[in-house]
Amino acid sequence: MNCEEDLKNLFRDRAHEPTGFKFRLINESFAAIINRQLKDDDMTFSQLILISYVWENRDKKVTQKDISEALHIKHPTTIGLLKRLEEKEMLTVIVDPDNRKFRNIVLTPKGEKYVEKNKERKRNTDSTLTEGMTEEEIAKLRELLDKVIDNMQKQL
Amino acid sequence: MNCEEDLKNLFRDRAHEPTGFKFRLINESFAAIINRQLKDDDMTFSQLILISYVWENRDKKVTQKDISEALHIKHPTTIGLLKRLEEKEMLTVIVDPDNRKFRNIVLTPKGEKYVEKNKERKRNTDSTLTEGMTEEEIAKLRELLDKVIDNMQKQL
DNA sequence: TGACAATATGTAGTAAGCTACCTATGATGG
DNA sequence: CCATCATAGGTAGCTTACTACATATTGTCA
Repeated sequence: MNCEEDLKNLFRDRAHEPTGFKFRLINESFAAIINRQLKDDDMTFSQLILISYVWENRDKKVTQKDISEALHIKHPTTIGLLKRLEEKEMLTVIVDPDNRKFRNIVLTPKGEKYVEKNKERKRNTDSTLTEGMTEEEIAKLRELLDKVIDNMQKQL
Repeated sequence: MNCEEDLKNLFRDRAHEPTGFKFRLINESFAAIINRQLKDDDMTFSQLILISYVWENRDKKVTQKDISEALHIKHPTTIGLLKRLEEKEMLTVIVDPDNRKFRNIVLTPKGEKYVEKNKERKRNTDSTLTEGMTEEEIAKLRELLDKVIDNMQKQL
């Protein structure tokens, strides 16, 4: 098979690829890129998302349930992430003295510094997704993604 | 906090959500929807993708490496999927007699029937992603997704 | 007030992804 | 022809996601 044919196949496959497969590919690649960047810090994409959420809400009480809902993950997943982040001393899990049903999640100084240090990098990495697109295209993409998200939420 | 404020917050959050997070949300929701449908068959999204690929290429020899490359997964992941699919008797893994370095993946009659039975459903499920969009919007979305995929591949 | 309902969190086990390392087979060059 | 390299596949152990079930705490109402 020659080069020209390879190219033709590449484009043919792209056009017929299910949209769901494209999303899967983008998500996995993006996570892989971030995880590679975070590896030196012994951190992961999901862990960064979690501590960033806690940081954004550091003025309020944040429970495990809050995190699960905001990140759209189930609570056993949250518990696993918290366990590993607590081992790394990025945060502490504290039984709420007002209501012992709740656990309040609080960043350690180390965790706070980490989030602050990485805010800029996070933005930059996100923009690699839309590199080479016009502002208009980016806006259109985000609008269409929101429509897709609405469709998914209807099904769930 | 009243209802109006909740709504405002919903939209504010949507607008500020990183694009990478949107992709993650779509991918996870979509996989969850498919997995729920496939649960009665004791099958999963990833497993269906794999046997569909083998079915599409049933006229050629298909190795583990072929599958890993086509599905953009690493070979230990492929081995795990094959192991579970072989237990369910959807396919068999055969040492290539011409070159014992290779394993040829062949669907069983049960596996072939399963893929054929699910082709229609697969298409329908994929189209739930873009429900309520015009043909033009769908085309635009797929075009933009391909741009994102190109960006990801440059980074990897 | 004491049983029950509701809610938040915890545990066990599985799937699917990964990296790092190991083994088997075949290809190749001195 | 044999040592070495390249390639395909295998294993171990990790993370992140899930479901199903269990426990703990609080709220409620007869």
